[in-house]
Amino acid sequence: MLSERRLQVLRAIVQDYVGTEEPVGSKALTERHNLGVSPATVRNDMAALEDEGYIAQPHTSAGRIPTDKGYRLFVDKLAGVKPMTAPERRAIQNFLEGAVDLDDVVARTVRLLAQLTRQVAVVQYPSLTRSTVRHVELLALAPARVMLVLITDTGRVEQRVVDCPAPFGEASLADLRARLNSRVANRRFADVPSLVEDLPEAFEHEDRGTVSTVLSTLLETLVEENEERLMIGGTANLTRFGHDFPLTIRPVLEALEEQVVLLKLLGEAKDPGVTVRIGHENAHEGLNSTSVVSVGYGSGGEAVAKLGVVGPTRMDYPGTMGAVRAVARYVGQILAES
Amino acid sequence: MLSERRLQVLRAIVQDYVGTEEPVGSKALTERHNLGVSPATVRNDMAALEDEGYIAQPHTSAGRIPTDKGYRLFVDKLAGVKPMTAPERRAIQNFLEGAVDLDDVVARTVRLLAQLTRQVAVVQYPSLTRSTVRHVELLALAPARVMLVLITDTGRVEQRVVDCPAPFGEASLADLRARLNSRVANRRFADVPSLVEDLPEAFEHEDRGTVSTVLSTLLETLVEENEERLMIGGTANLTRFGHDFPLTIRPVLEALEEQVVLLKLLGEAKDPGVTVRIGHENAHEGLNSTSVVSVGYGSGGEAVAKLGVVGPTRMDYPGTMGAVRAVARYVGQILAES
DNA sequence: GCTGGCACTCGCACGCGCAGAGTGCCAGGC
DNA sequence: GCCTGGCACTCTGCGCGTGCGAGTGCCAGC
Repeated sequence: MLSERRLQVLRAIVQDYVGTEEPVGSKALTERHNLGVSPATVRNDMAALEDEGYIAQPHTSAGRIPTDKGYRLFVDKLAGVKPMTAPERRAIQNFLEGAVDLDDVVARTVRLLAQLTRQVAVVQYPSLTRSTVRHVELLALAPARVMLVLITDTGRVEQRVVDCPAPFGEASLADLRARLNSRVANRRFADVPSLVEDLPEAFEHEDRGTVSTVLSTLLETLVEENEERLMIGGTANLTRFGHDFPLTIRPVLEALEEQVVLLKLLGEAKDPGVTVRIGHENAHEGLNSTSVVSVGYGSGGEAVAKLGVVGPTRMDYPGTMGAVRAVARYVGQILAES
Repeated sequence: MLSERRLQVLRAIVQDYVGTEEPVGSKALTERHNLGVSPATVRNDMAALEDEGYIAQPHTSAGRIPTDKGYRLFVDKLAGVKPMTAPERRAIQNFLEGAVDLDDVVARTVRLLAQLTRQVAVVQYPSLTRSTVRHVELLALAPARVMLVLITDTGRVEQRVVDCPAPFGEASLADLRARLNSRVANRRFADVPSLVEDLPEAFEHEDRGTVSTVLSTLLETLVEENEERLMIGGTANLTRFGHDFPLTIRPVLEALEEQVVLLKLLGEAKDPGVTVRIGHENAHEGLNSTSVVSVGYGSGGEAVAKLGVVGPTRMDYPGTMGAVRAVARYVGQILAES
């Protein structure tokens, strides 16, 4: 077990290293933080911290830098989340309130996160899974061709064209539309399947095939759209990454283009609060020298999607976590209002 | 006027420089291209080319590199467009044919372009301006709240919520829906305004305000959506840019995040064929060391949107132009089929 | 107008030495 | 027992000078 002072030393190392981007030595530490002990003592502590794997030195006779394990301890035990100041919060709110539609909300959120954290921001579109159905619309495109439009409470619209097994009259269509909406409007996606199960039975025999087809398309749409979209921004911030550019930045850019990778990345965060994955904790190898700070957000109390930022492991964790949390909170509010 | 041989020398310089990424000297030139003259002669030609501003030397006693003006001459006079080989064309076609919807077409196009050219690809979504209306749907969300859904022939869906000045009955809504669709279905966006102009007159006085409001929202949607969306990809290719990373890459990444800038960039290209903008020819200053190769594409004969790539001025112009042209052609085909 | 030759100019890579920062360890003190 | 000051040691980074080689410009000759 590490003594209180050694934890303080680790905290100081992380803070200084994040600030200066340079390995930090014992002397500098005692000067910048009044630890109340001499450099020599700090050196002993550092040696212990190094033995435990919390810090490392790039070369002999250089200062120490935190390891992934060191950052982990820092995040878990040594640092809180730095809350946004009141003016910052107001600015966030104002900026997000100007949004005109869902795309705009997401776009603004990305910009905001990127600016606040000066890192790469990733925002997932609100998921359909936990949302509710606002309205289902059916349009006859042709006698045996129906367009299905699904509108969700988060303002998302999905449409599908359905080829029917048999011609379907305008009256039947209106009937189906009415019945469908009375059953599923304002219900959760997850509940829809059981709610419409017996619907075909209410129709004439000749229409049942079509009704079933339409329903199964609807259910497909509900599920398929878990294949989420997302938006990223602030990639220019990658240029502040480090000195050893090409090698560091390239795999990150590649990873960012793989939507699948990103979705997995965000999806992995299961915590209700802000989740931090540091360096090698990220499964994707291109992101081994980055940390991901993510959190769920949602219109009600529940999370419907995730958002977060990707930055160097050497990042300001308290500040980043604060920004991410605040943005998520306000996006949730905006979504709830609209 | 430059002699034939001097043009050849310029061409050789461009080709070698693109290949090696290093300033090219007179001796190397005579060895790699059989120009039939001695290095000394080439030196004289190079001096002349430099006087004219086609090439420059980074430092005294280094080889020459082409200037923007040199590339311009090369593109205009000295190089053709290198056509794709048959297998390449087949691969393009196959890859694009797998797309399931519009988003997928655009996404695949971006990937393809990025891979083929090994540069950053930018693809604009097919514009609404030249598209036609497939269907307009109106849904009552509340007594005085209507959702307007616009479906286009390119498979795009746009929706808007309209707050009505007065409650609007279900019957009136159905009436409006029917009248609207009979007038605008399968018509071009550009024609819509004049087609619906007198629609309010067909309604009861109390409903006219609402009808007008709905119509003006529709018209807004048609216009506003010229504020196009676009997709970019292959940013990881920026890492192959040059040796002097941070400074080169950063403004480019920043420019790529400004959709407005990109749209302008693509929009500037008026030619029916492939357009090339080299270095400082780009209005946006962050792109002063890049070239943009773009072309319009469309489902019919007409261009409905643009696509292109952004890369270093030192790029393989003939190959890039060939790839861009080919991809545009096949995307057009795919859109026409669907 | 082309060519070979020649002197000249630089940039770059290499090697060297120095200064500075940082460490580990040890003996002494509270 | 823990902290401290001191000391010797080890590296890295930087500045400097040097030599090499590529490339040029110019000139005289064919």
